[in-house]
Amino acid sequence: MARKPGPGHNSGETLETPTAAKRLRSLVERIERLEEERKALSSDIKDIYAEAKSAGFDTKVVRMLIRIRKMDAAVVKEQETLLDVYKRALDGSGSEDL
Amino acid sequence: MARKPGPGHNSGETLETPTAAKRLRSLVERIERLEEERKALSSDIKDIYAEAKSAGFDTKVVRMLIRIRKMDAAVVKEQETLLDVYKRALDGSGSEDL
Amino acid sequence: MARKPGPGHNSGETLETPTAAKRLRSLVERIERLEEERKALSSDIKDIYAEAKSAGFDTKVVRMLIRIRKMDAAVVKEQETLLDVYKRALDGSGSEDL
Amino acid sequence: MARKPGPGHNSGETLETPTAAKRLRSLVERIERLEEERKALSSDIKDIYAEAKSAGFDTKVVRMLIRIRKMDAAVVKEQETLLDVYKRALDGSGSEDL
DNA sequence: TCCCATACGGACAAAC
DNA sequence: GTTTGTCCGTATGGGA
Repeated sequence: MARKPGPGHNSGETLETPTAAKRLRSLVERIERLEEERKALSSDIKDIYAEAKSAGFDTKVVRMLIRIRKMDAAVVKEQETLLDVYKRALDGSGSEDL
Repeated sequence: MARKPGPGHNSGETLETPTAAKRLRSLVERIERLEEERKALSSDIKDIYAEAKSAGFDTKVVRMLIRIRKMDAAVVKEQETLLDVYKRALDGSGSEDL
Repeated sequence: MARKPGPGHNSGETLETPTAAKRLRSLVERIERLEEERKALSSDIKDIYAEAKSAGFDTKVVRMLIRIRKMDAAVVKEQETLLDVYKRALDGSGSEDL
Repeated sequence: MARKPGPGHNSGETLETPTAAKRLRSLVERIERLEEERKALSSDIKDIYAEAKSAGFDTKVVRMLIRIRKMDAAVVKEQETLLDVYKRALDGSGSEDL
């Protein structure tokens, strides 16, 4: 068997293959594109905080509100998951081991 | 004199005013919406890294490539700015007007 | 078993132990000492900028020069690291030992 | 009168003069040197925090301690300044308006 | 002199 | 758990 260039590399192609380079380039560009969009969103968020500030709101408080809401949402989700577990347990209680 | 809610707060409205609460709610929701979108983008980026990995690329290397490209772009941009400064200085040395 | 002050804290000693207090004090003082030195350096840098200014140089340009040089160095360093990674990959492709 | 290259520039020398370039180079290198030292100090500080952490101290608390000590020092200094003001006022109370 | 922009360090969160 | 990246607040310097 021919030596492979590294562990798990490139599905059997050598790294220097033109198609690999092309593929890599494509991946990099897609990532860069998404990062740009993400950055733009961050900028938008920043703008809204600025807007909130000019409206007289304390941005620190606003951030805290959002953080709390996020935690609340997580709690609710946890509870729902727990409910699901219970429901599955009850549904399966006749035929399942658990 | 009526108690003010804080320095420069809310354009003269008390913080507890219904319209203020409504405004705040709107701001919070807009921010949360954007944060969700941003999170989705992060997830997409993560997916691409996973894709790159299964294509045999070392994600560490990919990250490094992207970082270098970013830094390069920044350097070029800075240099252009510097050139602009020089050009302005030269232009200004011939005519006092600017 | 005696109550422990916290997870992994202080190698089994209680936080209130004299030796712990002494150790803490030593750490704090070392940090404060280094911070002072750092502050002094910042002050020196500031002085040089002032000197540059009185020598007729535009400090903004000087700062930009330094920034560009820093970024350039960083790029070079990153690229060298990347080359190292490639070299290792190539070396590794001939011999499994490393 | 000969045109000067800019406002207050370079003590009458044109910016492109070899000695000016040399001077600039020297300034930049001195600054870079100091910045390196400063960076090294920051690194040392970081190391100490790591050391504190392995000794079981909460770095967050350590930072807070240092911050408080700094504030205390500032307060003491303020008080001393205030005392000076009082002392001066008393000394001058026979001949000064205030 | 005051305001604005930039740079630094610290805190926090995410990725590995 | 360690390290890296992002974000926020603050300190510093330049310009009006």
